[in-house]
Amino acid sequence: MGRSPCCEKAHTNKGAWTKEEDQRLINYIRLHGEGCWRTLPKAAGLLRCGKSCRLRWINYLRPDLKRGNFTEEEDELIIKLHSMLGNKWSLIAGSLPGRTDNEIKNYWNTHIKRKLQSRGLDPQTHRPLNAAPAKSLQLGDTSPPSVPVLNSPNPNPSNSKMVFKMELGESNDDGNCNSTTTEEDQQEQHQIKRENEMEEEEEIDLDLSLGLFPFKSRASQRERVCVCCHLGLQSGESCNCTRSGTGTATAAVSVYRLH
DNA sequence: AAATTTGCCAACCGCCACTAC
DNA sequence: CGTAGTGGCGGTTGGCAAATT
Repeated sequence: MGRSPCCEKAHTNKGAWTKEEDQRLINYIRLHGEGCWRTLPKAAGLLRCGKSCRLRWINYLRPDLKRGNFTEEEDELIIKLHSMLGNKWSLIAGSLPGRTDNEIKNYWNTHIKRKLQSRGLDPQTHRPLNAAPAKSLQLGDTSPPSVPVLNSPNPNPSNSKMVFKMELGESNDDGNCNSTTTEEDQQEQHQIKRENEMEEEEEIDLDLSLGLFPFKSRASQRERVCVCCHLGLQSGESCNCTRSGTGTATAAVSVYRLH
């Protein structure tokens, strides 16, 4: 049972790519473009799994890749995006032209985690390390983010900016009541509930800057992820995504602000 | 100088989403 | 509607180089 493997494993190379393999892959994609990854290895004369070819191309051979160290601006952008998107490396990478999700993920794990820890922040929640645990804002999460407000560093909000609106749902982590709840706790919860009810009348504006980047994934087969839709936007509210599959840009979230 | 530890990053693996049939 | 095929994503691993003992 189970799914068949993505490719024939018996006669495929594994491990580090040789220069010759790289050259074959580059030559093939230059001639034929990025097509069907499954059939590419055979067509290109490579003894590699299609997935492996795709990964090698996307993470290492693509001509538009930016090499070299991350800048301070990139660091801060990654931190901001991670605080709102979590480990959605591909979405984060969409905001950093020339950087790959794998690169950002590695960089996060090796550098930024430590950087945040040295600032006394929890890398996962972006909250102070000694603070009570709380949920960070994740995709699809309709509860108010627990992270501190991030102010937009962009002094010129007029450029390519949309305001994202999320309707507030009642925060309900697991629905379990604590049987040892005291009267004070209950009063506090009641107070919180009232505040939430009041807030439900309002909306959170997520102030997101959108950058436009050409994308060359399987546009004919599948549209790129629209961050608006991914964040649970009501269709047609602020998102211009037509979901037609012929779009020419992928949204790049850079900043948000809570009002 | 040799052995061991640590850090980095390319690559792999398994799962999921999406599409075509 | 169900299933198979495919691409994409995120977590993890393995190997190499640098640093340390």
